[in-house]
Amino acid sequence: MKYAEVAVNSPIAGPRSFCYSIPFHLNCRIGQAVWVPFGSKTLQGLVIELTNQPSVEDTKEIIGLISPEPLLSPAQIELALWICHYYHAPLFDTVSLMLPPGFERKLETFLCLAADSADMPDLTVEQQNLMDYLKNDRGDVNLKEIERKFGKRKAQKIVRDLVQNKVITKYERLAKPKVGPKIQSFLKLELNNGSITDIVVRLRDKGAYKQAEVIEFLAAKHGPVLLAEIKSTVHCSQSVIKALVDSGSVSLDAIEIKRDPLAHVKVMKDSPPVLTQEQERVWEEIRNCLIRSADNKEHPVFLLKGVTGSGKTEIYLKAIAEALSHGKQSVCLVPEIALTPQTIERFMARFPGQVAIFHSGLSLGERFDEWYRIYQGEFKVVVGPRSALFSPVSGIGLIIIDEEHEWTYKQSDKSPRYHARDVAVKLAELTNAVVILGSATPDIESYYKAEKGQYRLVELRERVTPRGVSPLPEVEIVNLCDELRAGNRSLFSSSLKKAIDEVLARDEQTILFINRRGSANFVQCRDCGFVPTCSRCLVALTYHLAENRLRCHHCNFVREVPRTCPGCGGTRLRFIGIGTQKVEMEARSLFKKARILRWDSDVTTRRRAHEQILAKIKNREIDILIGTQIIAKGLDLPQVTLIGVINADTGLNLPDFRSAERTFQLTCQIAGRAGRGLMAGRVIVQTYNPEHYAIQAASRHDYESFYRREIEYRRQLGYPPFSQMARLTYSHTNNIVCHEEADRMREMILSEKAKQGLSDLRTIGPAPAFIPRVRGRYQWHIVVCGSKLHTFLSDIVFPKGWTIDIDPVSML
DNA sequence: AGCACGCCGACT
DNA sequence: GTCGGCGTGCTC
Repeated sequence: MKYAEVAVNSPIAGPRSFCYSIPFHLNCRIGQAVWVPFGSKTLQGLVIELTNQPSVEDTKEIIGLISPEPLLSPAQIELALWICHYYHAPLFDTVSLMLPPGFERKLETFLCLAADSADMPDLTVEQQNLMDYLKNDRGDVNLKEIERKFGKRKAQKIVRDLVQNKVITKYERLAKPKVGPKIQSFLKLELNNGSITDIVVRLRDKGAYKQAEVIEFLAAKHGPVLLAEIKSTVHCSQSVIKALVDSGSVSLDAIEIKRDPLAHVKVMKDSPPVLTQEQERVWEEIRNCLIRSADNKEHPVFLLKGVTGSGKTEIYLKAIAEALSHGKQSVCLVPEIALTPQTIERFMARFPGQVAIFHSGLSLGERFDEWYRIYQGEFKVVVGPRSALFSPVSGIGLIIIDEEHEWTYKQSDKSPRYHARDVAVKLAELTNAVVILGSATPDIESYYKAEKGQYRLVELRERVTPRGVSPLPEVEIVNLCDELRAGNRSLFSSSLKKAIDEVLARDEQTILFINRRGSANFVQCRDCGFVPTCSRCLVALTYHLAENRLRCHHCNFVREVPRTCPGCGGTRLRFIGIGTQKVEMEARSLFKKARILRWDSDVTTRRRAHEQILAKIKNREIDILIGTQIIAKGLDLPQVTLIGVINADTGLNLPDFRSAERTFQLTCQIAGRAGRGLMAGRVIVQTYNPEHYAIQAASRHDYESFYRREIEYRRQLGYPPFSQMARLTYSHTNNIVCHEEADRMREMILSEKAKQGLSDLRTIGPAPAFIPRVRGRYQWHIVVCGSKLHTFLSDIVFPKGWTIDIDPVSML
């Protein structure tokens, strides 16, 4: 007898697998999806191990296979186990990352009348109601429908009793799949039974006019025609088609159509640039490793540090090509926000027909098809956001993470709370792949690892523009405190205003950047200071100019702007804070003749809005572009000569030890965008903290000095990379219960620390989370710093309501 | 989550 | 005595 360890899709399964016996007739392999009995249910599971000895005394049998072939490779299963263990996530959640889109299917319970339901015992009124309902519907009824009609609890009881009395029976049926291959049917003429005219005449004689019409339609089209097209133009039913197919006059073929999200992208001609000396040197080093890794000799992690415009992407493309030449496939992770048509076209031009691209705009069907095309080996290169790491590439030889410092690589909102960069390094270790982490401003922890020799640092210092090698633009810091003292209360300092005027006079373009994080518009009473907040989430409501209403950016609660202050009854309620809309309004009044466009997430949710805006800028239909993060990342606007940062330091005072690092990264990124074209660029950064080391270093494009300062601060306070961090959050509807449970957990952790004799472990908090209440639930968190935290925490029991975030990127 | 088992109060 | 409330524990 053989046994299988199965990851079961049940919320109560947790990190463990369940042991099942394999019936002798099943050819069950590792990585296969199976149906298994679990409690009273039948659930989906994935085989993660085969054994000869069961791990528990009695086992149930696997019911059947879901997939004929394994869906996950052994390396993927090992990776899933690692993620599950390291990040304290349920095993099936981690396995599920790697399964095809739409894999999860549920069984629905149906009710029908029992075969011998004639001799019924006495029924209650409610039981009789349900019986009548079943009889009226004649067919089988979904249990969900009954529950909706009778109420969940009541329905369960009635049904249980009726089933026990053998009046009705219950059975399970697989719900319709959410997605599958797209099949289209085509009709084709078969002229074995004489000419078209003969057939048409014969059909008319029989009185089959609709059939004749279909034949004539097909004859006019010359070739196979979509079944749906015929049905809609000739207005005939399936029976007409069936009659024609049965008589042999036409044939019906079902063809699988691949949904291709890139079908509309026109592939440009690829013209790889000649590498500069510096690029050549870096490329040689990476290339040598790729050649050696092909013989499994070594597989290092490169940290490619290169300023914006230094040619990192070209190195990626060359590395992918090199991997391809050794028969190896590549995965390239890109922040979602940088997945612009520009990026996509560049990859497609270099590797036509070989690139799969994932992005948030794909439909479930498109994802499904992309997954299977990668699975079947049709694509050799996968480009996408963090989840692309789990696509079913076989023979992976190279993993690239562009902008590796981006926090979007950490999945914080749902389990598994994994960091794609760290998972990529683990995956590379399991598959002997080379990793390239690319960034202009590497994550402090990555750079520390490079310094310690764990990663190999390679650098591109020169910026290459159409003018040749060019220096980074000069950055001018404007002290907003001085402006206030001089009586200027506008969003625009006098130097920024002057600079914009000059640029407009020269008929050049300006970008204005707003860091919106933590600085959204809100309403405040000028008399008592009251700020309208969301009663469920306790965060300030954001004012939306366009709809003139207040909106909670956590639960989406909407309310009107109060006319009088609910706190003191006063009428002097004012709008505070800066948003793109406010900057836009002020810019319009200051620069009357300028053509101004606002670009933020509200605008870009529309499909293809990206391209339209880019085109407008390229065609010089815009003088001033106002935007948020979106314009800071990866977008190449060569003719822009001035960049103004309206508020560099809004993120500086957030309660998060990484706030300085983020401010530095963002400011550097924006500054790097200027002057990439033929004209030199200028950058103006407005701030209330002109002396802050993050702002100072960013203005000089000086990563080294920022790093020295930041790493020293981390060392002193024992923050990562000098310790590991975990954030434990407890959520409950009652704030006091929440606080008490958090206190109890802290005690628990400290006593466990004492028991294990650990000295380097410490706790911070508990404290209410930055957003103290979300959707009516209070949140308290404890931060734990130490080493090997994931191992330590696995000894602690976390009751329901706790979430564990290992290596959190944000405390907010 | 859902379904067993089991231990007490209201009723026949 | 018995039906049925929901507290506790388990699911290979």
